[in-house]
Amino acid sequence: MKKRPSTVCPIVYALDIWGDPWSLVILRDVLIHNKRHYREFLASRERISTNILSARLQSLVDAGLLVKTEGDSNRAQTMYRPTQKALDLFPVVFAIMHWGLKYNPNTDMTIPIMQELTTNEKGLELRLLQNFEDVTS
Amino acid sequence: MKKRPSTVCPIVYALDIWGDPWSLVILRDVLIHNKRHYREFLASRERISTNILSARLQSLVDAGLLVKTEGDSNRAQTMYRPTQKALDLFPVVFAIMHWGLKYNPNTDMTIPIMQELTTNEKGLELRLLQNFEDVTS
DNA sequence: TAAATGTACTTGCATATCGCAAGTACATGA
DNA sequence: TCATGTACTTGCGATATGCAAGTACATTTA
Repeated sequence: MKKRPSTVCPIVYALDIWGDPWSLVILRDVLIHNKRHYREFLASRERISTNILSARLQSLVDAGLLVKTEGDSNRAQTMYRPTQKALDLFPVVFAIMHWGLKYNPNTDMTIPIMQELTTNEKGLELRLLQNFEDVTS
Repeated sequence: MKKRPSTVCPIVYALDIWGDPWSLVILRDVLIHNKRHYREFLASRERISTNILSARLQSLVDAGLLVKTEGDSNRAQTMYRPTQKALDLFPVVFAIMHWGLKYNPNTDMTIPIMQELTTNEKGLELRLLQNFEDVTS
């Protein structure tokens, strides 16, 4: 992703941070599927490759959306957790999901989130936010 | 932008259509700044290059977000208008703008839209939609 | 009416980014 | 000790992008 210099437009600012094809997939996994570990992101259906995953995690940390905590003497404990700045993307992610739900005929409606999104979005958001009480409190 | 085959995830579906760094800039110009012509998109602050603009307009037409109408015997009349599928991105665009407003310290608050977004989002959306009554009616 | 200008593109080319496969360094488990 | 797992990095060919230039057609200006 190219870096546009400081922009005056909030949309371009956002795109410069997570407007590539992969960052939002990672953020979706963090926010909605409660993933924390490198191995979990790798396992997503979309099959992100390791070099890209590594680079995107790094850039999301640099942009202040994720915080990386490394376990002492065990790399398997490395975790990526969202900051408030990432949690504030919930409305964006939900809006995108609404749009995708309307127009993607292949959406898998058996994913529990999908039903709840249409029937009880606010409740869904509050429930998901409970995964991050350490951040929000 | 790579094409992932048909996805089951509404977010990935959306990203495959407008998840590149430029499509949303064009859609912003169509939806919010009421632009219709190639020359108007070219004039944006972000300085999209002609080959990219041409390719993105084409892919947005292919994805059913824009409709291209060519003037008879005058290319200067060529217009790109949003479909309902594009108008349904208003909530997405607004959500992104809210996030960008919160975190981009360089946002130009003198752009009239910015004030209105925070004080009267629904009114703003309705007013902007009046630009597209031919689509929505 | 000839020349200049504008518009919507396409083309070429250097560079950046990506997908994929493989390798690395360290830790745990059998 | 040997296999396995985890979080990466590296190499390389393929794709996408940025930039400059060119093209074809229409209108405007002199």
